[in-house]
Amino acid sequence: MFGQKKHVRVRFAPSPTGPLNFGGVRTALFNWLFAKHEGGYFILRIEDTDKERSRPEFETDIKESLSWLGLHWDELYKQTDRIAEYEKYLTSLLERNIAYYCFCSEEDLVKDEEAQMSQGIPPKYSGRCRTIPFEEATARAKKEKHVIRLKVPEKELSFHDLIRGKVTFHLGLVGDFIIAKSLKEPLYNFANVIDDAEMEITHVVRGEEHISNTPRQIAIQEALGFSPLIYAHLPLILGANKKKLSKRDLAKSISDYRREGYLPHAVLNFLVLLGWHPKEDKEILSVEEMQKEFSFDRVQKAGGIFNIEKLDWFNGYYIRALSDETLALLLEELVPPAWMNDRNKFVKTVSVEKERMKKLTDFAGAVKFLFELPVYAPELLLWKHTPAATIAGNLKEAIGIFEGIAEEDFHKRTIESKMMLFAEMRGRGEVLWPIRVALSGNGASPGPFDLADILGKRETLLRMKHAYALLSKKHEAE
RNA sequence: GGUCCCAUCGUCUAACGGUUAGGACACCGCCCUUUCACGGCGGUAAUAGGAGUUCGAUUCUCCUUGGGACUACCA
Repeated sequence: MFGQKKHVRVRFAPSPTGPLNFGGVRTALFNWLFAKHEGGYFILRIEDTDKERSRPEFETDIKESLSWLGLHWDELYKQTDRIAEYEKYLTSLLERNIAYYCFCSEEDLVKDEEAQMSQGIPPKYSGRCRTIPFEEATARAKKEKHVIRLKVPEKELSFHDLIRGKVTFHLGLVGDFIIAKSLKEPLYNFANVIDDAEMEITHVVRGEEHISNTPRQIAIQEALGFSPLIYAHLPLILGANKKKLSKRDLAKSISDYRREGYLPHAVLNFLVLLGWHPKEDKEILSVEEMQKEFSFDRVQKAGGIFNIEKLDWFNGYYIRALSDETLALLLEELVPPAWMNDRNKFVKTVSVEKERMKKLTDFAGAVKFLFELPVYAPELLLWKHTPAATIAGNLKEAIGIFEGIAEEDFHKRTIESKMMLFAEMRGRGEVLWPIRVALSGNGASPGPFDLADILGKRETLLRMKHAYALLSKKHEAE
C-alpha cells in the first residue's frame, strides 16, 4: 500500500431539497475539475436523509442539470439506500459508549440554553443523559422518544484546508451534539462522515458555509477511527447584497437559466472564473483548458458577487461562436412552428441575428418582424430632416430597382451592389434607412440587404409598396 | 452575543517584497457604419485605516474597521 499514490476521489453531495443553483454547480464544477485534473473520480452522492424536505423531483433536477453541463459522475450513491450501513456504525458507537441515547425534552433543552445564556456562557448540551447506563438507556429507547448524541472530547482540533491553510477550533465549545434522531434516522454530519470514509473520499471540496461543520465531522471521524481528509472550502457566491446567494435574488435554478437560453459552456466559463483564475490573463476557456489548469492554489478566499452581466457577455460570446446550423437547431424549439416552413429562411435569419443575441430566448422577439408583418408609424420611415416627399421618391425608385433584379439573382450581394449605386447617388441614409424601416418596421434591425435577402423578392416588394403607400398618404394629409 | 472565515477598480480578478498596480465585464469616447449589433482603438476607475518588519510593502506580522458564514432532532 505504501509508496502507492492513492487515486483522488471527490464527491459532490447535494441534498435534494431544492433545484440545483449556481452555488451547487460551482461546487460540483470545482470537484469535477479537480478530479479530472488529477485523473481521479467524481462521485455524486444524494444526501437525502432529511425525509421531510427531500423530494424526488429535486433529485431529478440536480442530475439533469449536471448532465446538461457535462459534469458527468463516475459513481452515484443515495443515502437513503444506505440506512442499514449507518445503523451499524451507530450501534457500534452506542455499544462502545462513545455515543449515547438522550431523552431530554425540548423544554429541558430550552431551559438549559436560557440559563447558560443568562450567565453569558455560550450554549451547549449539558450532558445530562451521558451517564445513563447503557442497558437502561437501550431499554428506554425502545419506547421513549430519543436522539443519539456523540460524546465529544474537550480538546483543540485543527484541519488542513487547501485554500485557507490550517484552521483551528475548540471542541469544548461544541458539546455533545446529535448524530442521529434514531438508529434509522442518521443526521447530516454523521451520514456524511460514514460515506466519505466508506467511499474512500480523499478530498472534501465544498462551500465555505461548511467550515463550521468540519470540527463536528472530524470528531465523528476520530470516534470511528477513520483517517483524516483533506479539505478545500470554496468561497461563497454572493448576491448583490453581499450575502450568500439565497432562494431569491439570483439564486434561480440552473434549469431556469437553461430555459432562458443560456449555453452550458457559458455557464461553466462564467462560474469557473468566479473564485478561480488561470495563470495567464485568459478569460475564454475551453473545458479542456479548465481541467488542465485547475488548481486549488489559484482559488480565491473571499466570496464573489454573482454578476449576471458578465454571464450574459459570455453567453453572447458562445452564441456567436456557434455555427449557424447548430444555433438553428437550438432555436427551433423556441419559435412558432410556422417559422420552420421555410428552413432556408430560418437559417439565414439565425445567421443574421446571431451577433445580436445574448440569450437564445432573445431570438424570437427580435426577428418576429421577418415572419409576421410589422406595424409601425409612417414617421419612422423619415431620415433625419429629409422631407417626406424625397423619402417617398427614394422608396419608389428603390422599388423599381428591386423589381429589376431577377428572382434567381435576388441575393444579398446582387441587391447590395445594385442598391448601393443608387444610395451613393442620393445619400446613404436617405435611401437605406427608409428601406430598412420598410422591411423591418423597426428603429433598429439588421441591414436592409440582409433583410431583403431573407424576405425574398415578393415579400420585399410587398413591404416596400406598403411603406410607399403609407408615406404618400401621410404626405397628402399634410 | 459566541466560534470561524475574509478584505486590490462598480463587479470578477492579476501581481506570490521592487510594476506607470495588469486583464475582463459594465460604463464613457472615437473609428467602422443607413439603424442596432459585432469588431477595432482609447478613456474613467482600486490596494479599507493604523502601527510594525524591511533599503523597499498590494504582498509578511499585529491592531482597528468593515463584510460574511455558522450557531437545528436542515443539509
